[in-house]
Amino acid sequence: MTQTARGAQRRSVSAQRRVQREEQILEAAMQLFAEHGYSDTDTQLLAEKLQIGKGTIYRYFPSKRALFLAAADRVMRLMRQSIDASIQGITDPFERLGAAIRAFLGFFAEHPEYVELLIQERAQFKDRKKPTYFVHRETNIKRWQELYRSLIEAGRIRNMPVERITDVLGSALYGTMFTNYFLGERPSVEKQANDILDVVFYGILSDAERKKGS
Amino acid sequence: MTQTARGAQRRSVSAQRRVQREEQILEAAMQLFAEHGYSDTDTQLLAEKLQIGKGTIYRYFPSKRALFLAAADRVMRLMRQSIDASIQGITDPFERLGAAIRAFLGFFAEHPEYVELLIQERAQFKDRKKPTYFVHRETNIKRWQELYRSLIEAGRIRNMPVERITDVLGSALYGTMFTNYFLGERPSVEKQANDILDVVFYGILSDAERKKGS
Amino acid sequence: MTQTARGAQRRSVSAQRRVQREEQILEAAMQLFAEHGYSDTDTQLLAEKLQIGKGTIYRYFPSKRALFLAAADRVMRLMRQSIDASIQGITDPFERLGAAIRAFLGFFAEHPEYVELLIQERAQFKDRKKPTYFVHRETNIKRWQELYRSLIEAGRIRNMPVERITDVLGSALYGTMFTNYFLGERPSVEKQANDILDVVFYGILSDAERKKGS
Amino acid sequence: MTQTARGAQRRSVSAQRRVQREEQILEAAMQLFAEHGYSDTDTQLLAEKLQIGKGTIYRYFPSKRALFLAAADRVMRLMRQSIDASIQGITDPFERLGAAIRAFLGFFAEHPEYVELLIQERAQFKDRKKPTYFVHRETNIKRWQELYRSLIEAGRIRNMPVERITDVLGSALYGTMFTNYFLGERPSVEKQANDILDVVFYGILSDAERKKGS
DNA sequence: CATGAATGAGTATTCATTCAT
DNA sequence: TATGAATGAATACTCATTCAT
Repeated sequence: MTQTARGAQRRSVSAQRRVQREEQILEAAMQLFAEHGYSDTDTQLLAEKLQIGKGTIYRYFPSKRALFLAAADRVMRLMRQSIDASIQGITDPFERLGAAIRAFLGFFAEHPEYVELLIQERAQFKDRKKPTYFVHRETNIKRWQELYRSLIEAGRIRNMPVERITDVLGSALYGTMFTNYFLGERPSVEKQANDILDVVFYGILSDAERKKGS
Repeated sequence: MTQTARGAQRRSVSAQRRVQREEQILEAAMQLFAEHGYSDTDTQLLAEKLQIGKGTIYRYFPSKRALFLAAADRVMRLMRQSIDASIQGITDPFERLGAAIRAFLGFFAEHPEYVELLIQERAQFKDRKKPTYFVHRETNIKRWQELYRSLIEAGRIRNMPVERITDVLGSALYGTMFTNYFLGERPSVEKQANDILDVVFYGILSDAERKKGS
Repeated sequence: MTQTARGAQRRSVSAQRRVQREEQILEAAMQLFAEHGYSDTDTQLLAEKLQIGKGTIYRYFPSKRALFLAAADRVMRLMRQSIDASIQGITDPFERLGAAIRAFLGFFAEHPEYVELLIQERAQFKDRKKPTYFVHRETNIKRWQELYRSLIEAGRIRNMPVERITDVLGSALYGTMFTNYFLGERPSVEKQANDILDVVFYGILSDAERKKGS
Repeated sequence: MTQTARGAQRRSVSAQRRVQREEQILEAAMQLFAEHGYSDTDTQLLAEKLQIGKGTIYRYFPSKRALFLAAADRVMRLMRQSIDASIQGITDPFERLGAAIRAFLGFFAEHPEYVELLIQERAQFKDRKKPTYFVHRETNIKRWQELYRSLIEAGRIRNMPVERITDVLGSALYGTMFTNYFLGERPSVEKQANDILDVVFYGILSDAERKKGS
């Protein structure tokens, strides 16, 4: 091994350690931010929880604010990964949709503290251009709209602007996530997903009423 | 007029003045809380805006916290009034539903700062048992569920648990309210209401697909 | 007394109180700054010495820095007053000069802490355009130069640029002030003033040597 | 060469390297201390400037304080060397004096940062018994007083206590050094030295006025 | 010998709340 | 009843120093 290679490896090892340490800090920070809220979480507490010095935190994140925003970004990264993994290998479009909805609701049901973090982000950093959630939302929404478009062409979804679908369904999911968090004890993810799919797929009108409308 | 009556009247007059003053303070407080967030709104600023002494605020509300919560409650009170007024005199159930949805979306579209207040409430007072919004939600939801039940009996809505309808529709509205606030520029209330009603009434599946499912 | 007059008086009374309080704080601050140095003086200590709350200090001075600079300015204001008072009513130019020199040295001999403050100012606020001392120096120096000019015209001082006199004499005084402070125990002000005047008036050369030079 | 001799030599070589390194560190430290002030100079910055690790500095100086004081001592050592060199080989007493004055003023004119260091020393280390400057001053002053004494005996300087001369002249130089530093743009060293010598040698009084005084 | 990651003591400033006037 | 001057608890962040590698 050459000098350079050794140097590169050494650097890479320390860079790896750094990333690990960052993740550890973010994980702990997220829990505390979710538990006590942004303002009431103090760096001292976080340092104690991590069993490290306060100064060390500042070696990895330049400010409490930056730490919080990194934690919020991490939540969205994890959500994205979770949903992507859930639809991996599924080919039927409706099944993909169902899987994604279950993954979304399941992700936040398993980690209520992530919801809290999204709320804190909005409340504390009103100035930040756009909440993390919506930055990620935009990226994903395009893919779903393409899916809906092809389903309309295939005659499986009735002809309508695809934005209508993503808007209504997206809002229902977003709203459900918050409602679940705020109300605590709630129906299973499975049931909630089925309820949403039932209404959104079939509508609530009776056959008789549907005919009147058309 | 007896002494007692005069005393009562005097008291009543001053009580009326007190309520007026409380409203003035709440209105101003709400604007500031929405604009700067709870922590960054300081009593000094509020006193200046109201052109009164800081101490005077404390004569009406025992603490900053109490003031904020009263402001949040006021928002819900106003929302309730706005929706109630919108469905006043409408008899057709579907029209009532449409009016209520438009009133809900319209209320928060006209007052984005109210949305901010609901967010701040959640973020800052995690300990408060249940967010104001959901306290009010429960009261209202019963009435709508009765409406849906009678529509099912009348064969205008297909047979399904009414909770499914209120959950999905409620979430869609709640989610839309937040999404609208976070994304700023959005479609008109009219269009959004129509989109939601279209999807929730008719579903998105094509007739051919519906048959497969049944 | 009219309403307006009473109002004005009330305002004037509170303004007077404010000035008094400012002076009290400056006096105490100056002592602490001189005793411990700028960095090692903490606001807590000052508050305790004054028997007031820390916050109160900040009602009068926006920052520790501002407080310090105000204290330094106060020193120069007091010095100026002291010198002005000392030459009051003296008409003979040489006597005025002697009085001023004695007042200058005496002022700092009686208040060694003032010297410390000037040093701290320079050390801590290198960015401030010009030390307080030199701001005041400029104002005064003109007056003395005029005095020297008239003495040259009157044939009492030999013909030479007046700047030479103010530069050398000013430096000697400035240097003496510092030397006195740094060395502690020193000759009396009277003796020091006489020594400076003797050298500056008559020079150190013997008559014989003077003739060679001329 | 014996084992011991080789050992001694080896030690001597490494001791030499050590001294070199110490000088490098002092030189860099001095610049930073002068530029940013004592408190605002942090060891990290110094390490970067020197391209060495922070820990290494601590191998040469036990603390930031010790490092600073060593830097201040170094300034005085350099000043002494500079003045000694300037009078080397000059035999005429008055010329020696002139050369020393020019060397003193020139030294600090060329290195304004040295003045800053002397100020910082006083401001930050009030407890240190006596400022470096005055420690050195004492050593030198004796030699000059002997010179003046012999000049008085030789009838070239009028009869007066030699302390008077060193006090006034010393203060004038010390004061000039500070004034130059604080005011920035100043007359040339040559001119300033001449001004001081003119006043101190000949006094400012006219011949007529001198006769009155005697 | 050299390094730089880790540490935690130390501190200016803010702001909700009180209470004398 | 209204005021606003006074209070002091609370807290993010820095940086000299250490020590494992």
